[in-house]
Amino acid sequence: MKNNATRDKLIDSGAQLISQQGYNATGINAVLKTCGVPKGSFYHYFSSKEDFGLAVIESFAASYDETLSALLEDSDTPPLERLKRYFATGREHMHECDHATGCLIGNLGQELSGQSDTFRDALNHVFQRWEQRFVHCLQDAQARGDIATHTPPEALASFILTGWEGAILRAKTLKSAEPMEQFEKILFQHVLVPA
Amino acid sequence: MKNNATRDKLIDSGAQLISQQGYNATGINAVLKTCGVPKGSFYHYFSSKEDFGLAVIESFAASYDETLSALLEDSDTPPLERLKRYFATGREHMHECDHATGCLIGNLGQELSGQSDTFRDALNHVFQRWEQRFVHCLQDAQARGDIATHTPPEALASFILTGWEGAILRAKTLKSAEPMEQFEKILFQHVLVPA
DNA sequence: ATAGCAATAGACTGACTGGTCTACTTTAAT
DNA sequence: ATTAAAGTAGACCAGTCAGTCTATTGCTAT
Repeated sequence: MKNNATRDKLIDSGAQLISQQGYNATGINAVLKTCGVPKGSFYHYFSSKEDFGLAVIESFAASYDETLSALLEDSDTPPLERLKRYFATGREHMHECDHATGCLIGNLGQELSGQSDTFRDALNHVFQRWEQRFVHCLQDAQARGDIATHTPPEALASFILTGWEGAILRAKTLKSAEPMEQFEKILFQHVLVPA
Repeated sequence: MKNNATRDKLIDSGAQLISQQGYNATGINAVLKTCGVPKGSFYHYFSSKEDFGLAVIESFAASYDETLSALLEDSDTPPLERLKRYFATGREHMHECDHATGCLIGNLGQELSGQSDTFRDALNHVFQRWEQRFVHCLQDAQARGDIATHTPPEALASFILTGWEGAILRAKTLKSAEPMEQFEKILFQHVLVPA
């Protein structure tokens, strides 16, 4: 059995704690305590803390990908409007977590990229998948003539993801979503404009 | 005696290890070992690991501020050219550390903002100081008519710092400076343009 | 009914954590 | 020369870390 309730509980608690405190600062015992699962079960489902961490990333990425798909590939909405909704959702999340959590993938990317190539690869793939979603949305926008075509959508997608992650980081240290608003404003004012 | 060679050795080793592995993953014993200082000395100069961490941040910020000032306030060079040199220096650093270290302040901001308000405040101030340097440089550019004046320099500065930090993060997970180049390119193509 | 495996349960281990403690050495002031 | 303080030195502490081990329970197929 792979899809067990216990396994899911571990992953959920892990995602929550790791989001709040980071990977290194989150002990296995703390995860166990918050979801009331004994250690035996943990090492039944996961071979190591790293294995567990990767599972948390996978699970988060899968569930987030659905959200992203629903937001960015909703063909009933103009592409730039979809992007704005995506940003709005991100800002909402930021408020909900009191500007403390931010983006799990971004956090781990910062914390673990220099520490473990396995983690770096996993996180990089998640980023690339997200970027791809942006690319499609931007292609739609270019096809409709909503934005200029002289910059390739891949470049724009990289720029947007990059800037957004940076804005989230800055919002955390500032404890305010203002940098996220600032980023969005200038992005739509200067970058995502018609030819 | 505040300015002791031993204290400096501790801070230097600490900055190096924390840059590579992060704060939580860097043990005091590891710092001690890399610079050959006994534990007694450590707790003679610093009251705790947190106190030490704050000293590392302070020391880094002070030395980096000099670099930043030299690059961004060099009135012999056109302001946009100064910015380009700043970005080039950042990319160089990224290559030197094999895309593993990135920006110490950004790293710690991500790792510790949700964990400790003391750290968050310290890091936030460093960011704000940097942002101020950008503001001055952008004001020069606006005064010369190199860029449009309809967006306040504070907003542009926030956008640039934010985007640059995000690009560094992305460069770490990608193990390539490409996102940094991408960011710079689009920034100068779309945002930092004359009226 | 029972054999066999999946899963639960938590005591336990050695290594390591940040931090304390006492002893010793050096330096500077008198 | 004497004394006090600054600094060096590292053994040591309680607590925590990731991970192991054995014992037991629950389920399922025969």
